[in-house]
Amino acid sequence: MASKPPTHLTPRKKPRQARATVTLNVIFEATIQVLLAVGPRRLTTTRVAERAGVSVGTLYQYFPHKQALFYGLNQHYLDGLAEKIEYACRALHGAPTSQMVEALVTTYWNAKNERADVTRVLYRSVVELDNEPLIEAFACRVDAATAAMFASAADVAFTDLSVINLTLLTTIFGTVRSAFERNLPDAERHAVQKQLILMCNSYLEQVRSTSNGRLK
Amino acid sequence: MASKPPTHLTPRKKPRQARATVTLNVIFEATIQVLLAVGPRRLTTTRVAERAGVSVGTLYQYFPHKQALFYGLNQHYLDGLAEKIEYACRALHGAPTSQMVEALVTTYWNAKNERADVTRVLYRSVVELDNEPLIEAFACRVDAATAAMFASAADVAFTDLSVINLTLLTTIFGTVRSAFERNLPDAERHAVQKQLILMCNSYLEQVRSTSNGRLK
Amino acid sequence: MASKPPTHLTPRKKPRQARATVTLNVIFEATIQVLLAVGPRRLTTTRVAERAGVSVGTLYQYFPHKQALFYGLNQHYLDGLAEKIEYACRALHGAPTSQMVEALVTTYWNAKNERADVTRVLYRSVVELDNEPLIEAFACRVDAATAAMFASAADVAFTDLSVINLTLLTTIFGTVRSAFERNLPDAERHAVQKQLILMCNSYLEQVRSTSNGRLK
Amino acid sequence: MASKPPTHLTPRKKPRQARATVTLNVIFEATIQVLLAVGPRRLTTTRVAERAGVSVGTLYQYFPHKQALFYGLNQHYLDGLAEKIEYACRALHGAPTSQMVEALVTTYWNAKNERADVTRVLYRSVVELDNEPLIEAFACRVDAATAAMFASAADVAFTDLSVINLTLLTTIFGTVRSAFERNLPDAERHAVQKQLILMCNSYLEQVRSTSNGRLK
DNA sequence: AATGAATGAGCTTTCATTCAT
DNA sequence: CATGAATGAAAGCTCATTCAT
Repeated sequence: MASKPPTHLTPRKKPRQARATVTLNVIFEATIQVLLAVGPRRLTTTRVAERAGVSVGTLYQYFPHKQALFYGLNQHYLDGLAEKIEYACRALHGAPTSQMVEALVTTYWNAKNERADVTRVLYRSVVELDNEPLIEAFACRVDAATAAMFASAADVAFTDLSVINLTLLTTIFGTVRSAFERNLPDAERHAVQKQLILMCNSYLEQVRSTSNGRLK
Repeated sequence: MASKPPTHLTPRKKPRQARATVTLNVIFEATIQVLLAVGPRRLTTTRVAERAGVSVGTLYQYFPHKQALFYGLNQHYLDGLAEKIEYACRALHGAPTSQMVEALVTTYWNAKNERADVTRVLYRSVVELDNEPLIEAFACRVDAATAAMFASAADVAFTDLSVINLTLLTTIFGTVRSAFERNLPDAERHAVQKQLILMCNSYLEQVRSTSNGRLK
Repeated sequence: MASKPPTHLTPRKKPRQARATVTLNVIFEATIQVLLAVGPRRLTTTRVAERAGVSVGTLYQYFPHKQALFYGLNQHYLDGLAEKIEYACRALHGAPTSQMVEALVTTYWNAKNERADVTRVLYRSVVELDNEPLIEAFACRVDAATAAMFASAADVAFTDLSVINLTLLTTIFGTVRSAFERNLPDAERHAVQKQLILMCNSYLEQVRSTSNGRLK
Repeated sequence: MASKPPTHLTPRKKPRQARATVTLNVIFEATIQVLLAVGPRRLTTTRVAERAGVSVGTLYQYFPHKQALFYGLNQHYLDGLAEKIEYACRALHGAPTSQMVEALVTTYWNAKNERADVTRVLYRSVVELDNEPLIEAFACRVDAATAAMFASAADVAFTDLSVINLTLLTTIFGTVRSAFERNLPDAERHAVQKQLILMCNSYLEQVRSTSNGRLK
């Protein structure tokens, strides 16, 4: 299963005109609605087009194949998510690490929680495409943002920032996903969210008290 | 112990005879091979049957649908995994928590790592079916095992074991999944594994030093 | 007038455009040809589509199932037949009963005889579907037409028209069917046709001479 | 659709032993039950065997293919029916024609009515096989019986017995079939039955009063 | 003989994609 | 450019029939 070259998976035309952008968003929203309504297996391009109020032909004007549609949707979604994280990171520049961790977890968790059903449905639609490059790009972007943030921490200077950063991100992303996929009840989801912050903080505390970080 | 899936998702006949069990395993293995070779989207029942060296008809004698095949495969896989974890938990009975955490993470990680490609492919095959009940059953089983283990810890008595247990499991399962799905290079994967243990332990340390647990 | 079949057994799209109507007729004709060529058991949607010179996909655009195809064909056929009968009935309005009977039998018999092989094949295609509602609708339509005709008879006023009408129709339809299904040689078929007219007429004569009808 | 040579359609072994005959009847009954339960389209040999309490293998010992099963069933059924008619005909030897007609219609109608659902189901199962030879054989047998009966009539000597006989049989068989297939309510079915007798009798009366028959 | 698991040709149906209008 | 009817490859699934046990 070789990945198709990403060029094939990008919208055919740059949304230079407002009209195109609107249509694009309508299609994305329709895709999500169909995903929610009938699941990824029974999603058909015709159904999406219908829901979007355009013809299949038009859909194919924007996306050369079904995969491109999924790819575009994920990209759209991940771009928005990455932006939120970057924004949060910039806002926390120079803050103490504990605030950073809390903000990071909260931002990510809230973004996912905003439309929890969409989150779940997107997690599952992933199979339909080879989205590793997408995930990787997202990861890199976030990685850079959080690394920069942690490097600016007021209270600690990390000796091995990259490992710590990777660990935190892997843990946070993974935990959130697990919590959503298991469809934990609200109360438990909240509890886990709080504990996750606690856990990350105690981890950083521990790291600081050993050779991997030192007080500034 | 075992999950209670909708009857139509269970193998049609109980493998009473050795022959049937063998065939079942052959089919499972073939499914994984096809999954690895062509991905979930292009997996067809015919292809699986071919690879397994049986006829489609036979495949359908064991699984009434394609979905049942996926369901069965996941069940098979999760049953094996749960068993390993239960075994590890029993072995750690009465040990100090730090050993428990280390054993838990290592067991889980190794189980996944043994056949990393299979792990990845199964994570992705999920789209094809509604496996929430399966996941739930697995989670319950593991939850019970680890809760019992932590309750027996030599060094700490937890006041709010259930939340702590849930947090640990969600974190560990999620982190491992993230690490595998992102296909991290071996070195980084190892590093994260080590850090995860560290993180969990510092979390428990922290918990113990506050109101949620006390030294025995 | 038209039967009210379960929606799922009706052509998917109303033939609004001439093109669609043409295609529909082509498909019906192809179905009959296939029925004649290989029989109902070996009729496949693919074969019908091939014979019709369209793709299977197109066939399924007009008929959501194989059953709907049979249903549609029967409806088409029965509609045509009913029309002919209604026409004949109107033409005989006010005539003497003996002419009515003769016209009714002849019309029906000729309609069936026009394409005797098609008649036979349609009688047999019935197994494939639950066409009782279709038959019922046809029967009602014809019943109304003949009842109106007989009520207008110049020579007799029937006291119990509904029973007599039902008897005549049941007899005529049944006899014709029997004659076709047994594939009687032409000479015998003709003889039976003539005798059937005789029989119906002597029946009406008898009815008139007893309490069920009186001379006008 | 050429008919298979009848030899292929006859039970493989003559039921010389009581056991075999019993099994045969069990299979026939099971076939009818399945026909009633799921219809001809979803009748499978496996289902019939299951219902009959034997294995498919055994079923195939008695009938070399599915068609042979249907063929056998119809033969069995028609044999019984023919016997009843023959018996009635012999009993009416030398009686007046009006009694003959009444007995003939009543016997046939009652035989069909005894298990009306079975009658209906058999009428419809016909499509599954090329049973013209069967029907023909049945027709000949009955034809002979009724012809002999009518020839012995106390009151009339027919000049053209064969046409009259054919007409009567075609009419009676056809009318009964029509009445059953349209699933007429009991009251109407009865009424038609009575009228049919009346009709046949007035037909014979008419025939006698013209050149085709003369008073003895 | 009886059994019933195994077979695989063949069926119905779907749906991504095209292209004449 | 938009449309949506037409396409047909390919999928899931069935079931008559065989044959080793």
